[in-house]
Amino acid sequence: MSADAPEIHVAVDLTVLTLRDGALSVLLIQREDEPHRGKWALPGGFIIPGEDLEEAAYRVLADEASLGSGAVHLEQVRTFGTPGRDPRGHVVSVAFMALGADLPDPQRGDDVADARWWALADLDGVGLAFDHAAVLAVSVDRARSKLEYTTLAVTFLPEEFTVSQLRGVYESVWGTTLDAGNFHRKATRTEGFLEELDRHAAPTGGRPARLYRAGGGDSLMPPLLRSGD
Amino acid sequence: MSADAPEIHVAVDLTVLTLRDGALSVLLIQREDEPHRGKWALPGGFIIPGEDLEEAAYRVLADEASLGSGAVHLEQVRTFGTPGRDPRGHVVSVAFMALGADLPDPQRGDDVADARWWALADLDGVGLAFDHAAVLAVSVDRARSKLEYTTLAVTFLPEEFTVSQLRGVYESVWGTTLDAGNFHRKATRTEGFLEELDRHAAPTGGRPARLYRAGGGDSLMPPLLRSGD
DNA sequence: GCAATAGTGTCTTTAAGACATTATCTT
DNA sequence: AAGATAATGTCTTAAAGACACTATTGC
Repeated sequence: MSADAPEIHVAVDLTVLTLRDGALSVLLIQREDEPHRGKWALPGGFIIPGEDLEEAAYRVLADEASLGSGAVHLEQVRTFGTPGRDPRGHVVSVAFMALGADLPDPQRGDDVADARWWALADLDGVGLAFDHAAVLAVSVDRARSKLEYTTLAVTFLPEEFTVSQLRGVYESVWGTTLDAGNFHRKATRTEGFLEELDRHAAPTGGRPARLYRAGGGDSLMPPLLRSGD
Repeated sequence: MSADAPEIHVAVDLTVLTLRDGALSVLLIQREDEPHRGKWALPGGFIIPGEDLEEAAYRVLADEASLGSGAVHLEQVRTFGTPGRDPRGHVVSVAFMALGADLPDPQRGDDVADARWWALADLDGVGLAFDHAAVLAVSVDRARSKLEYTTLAVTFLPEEFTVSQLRGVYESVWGTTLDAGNFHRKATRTEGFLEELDRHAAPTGGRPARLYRAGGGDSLMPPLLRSGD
């Protein structure tokens, strides 16, 4: 590799998703500096030489979202590298999605004017910085489709949860309603999805729901399909 | 972005897959230069400033595999960026998979001592350069799993093909055998998968098979699952 | 005719979806 | 008791898998 190496820079961008009041929501930061000063953007930053991609993602998560690594499930989505996507130069950005359970309101970090959760439904008129609208769309699509054939839904819940809460995750993320009885049967009988506990949640006006935690499995076989879509 | 920007370099690595004599096979090049001189490796190369990721992948495909862009289906798989994966420095590599129908034997390209197709089954004792064994494994896994829920299998076939040939793709890639009758029913009745033609293939010792070409669809709904796996 | 490959039909089993029913809590 | 939520059961329908059967070629 020569010294006059290409001036290409590598960054990570994070789509941090959680459920707030039953709405799928993403963490955005308001940019304090140019370019796109004042615009809302996904948290992100340049890679430091010697740093792994996941390491950089966790660093950004801590710096700009004040979230520790234990709080989220982190997964690479796709890499965006079209020239011109960043006016500062040729920036190749590795997009990650981070899913977490009821994450706290962010602290304001460096180079950040503001930071807050946005329900996806409220983002319609908001023009995001860079190509972050596309990055966000791809990441949300990925999350939605991975709910079908993996156990990823549990990452939106605390360690112990009820089947109703799990169903609520699917309903919120997919924007559908699911039959409670059929969902219960499917979720509890799919091997590796749920581990049954001996305790029940505090009742909320009805029969108390049994508590579960995530089973060992990663994949849902057969998948849990959204019907029409 | 400052002038003393991080010395990180961006590359693409390609897992080019095809079926040769019914065996899923990958195109490897033998390195002519250090590091890993003499070892077999995935075709790859550094991004040129101002170049898109897909553009770089097609350039590598043309330079090192003498394959035109029309010949393959190209798709991004994952980005590998662990420091130390390349002894020359911190190299972040975007892995692509390229699938094609019965691709020709490669011409020898620049910086390449040799280039040839390897059946995956023959690669057991072969130590690949860099982390290319992992890159290859992830890409092959991705291809195998995408056959289930997308129409990707047709990219391994010429424009016009028979249902038997399509079944052969699944059997070769998955290493299974499928019931011919059930597969025929499933393939022909899944909307968007196949477009029926009015012609038949030349008989090969039995009833001539009807020709099909790829339908418009991308996703297989419901998916075509490999049973046990 | 026979062998070979293509394609259809039938039966069984599995699982999804609709929806009724029972269980267990709060008020 | 009434109302609410949890969980199970029943019935119907759709689709997969096993496998028998028919169709069309070459020899």
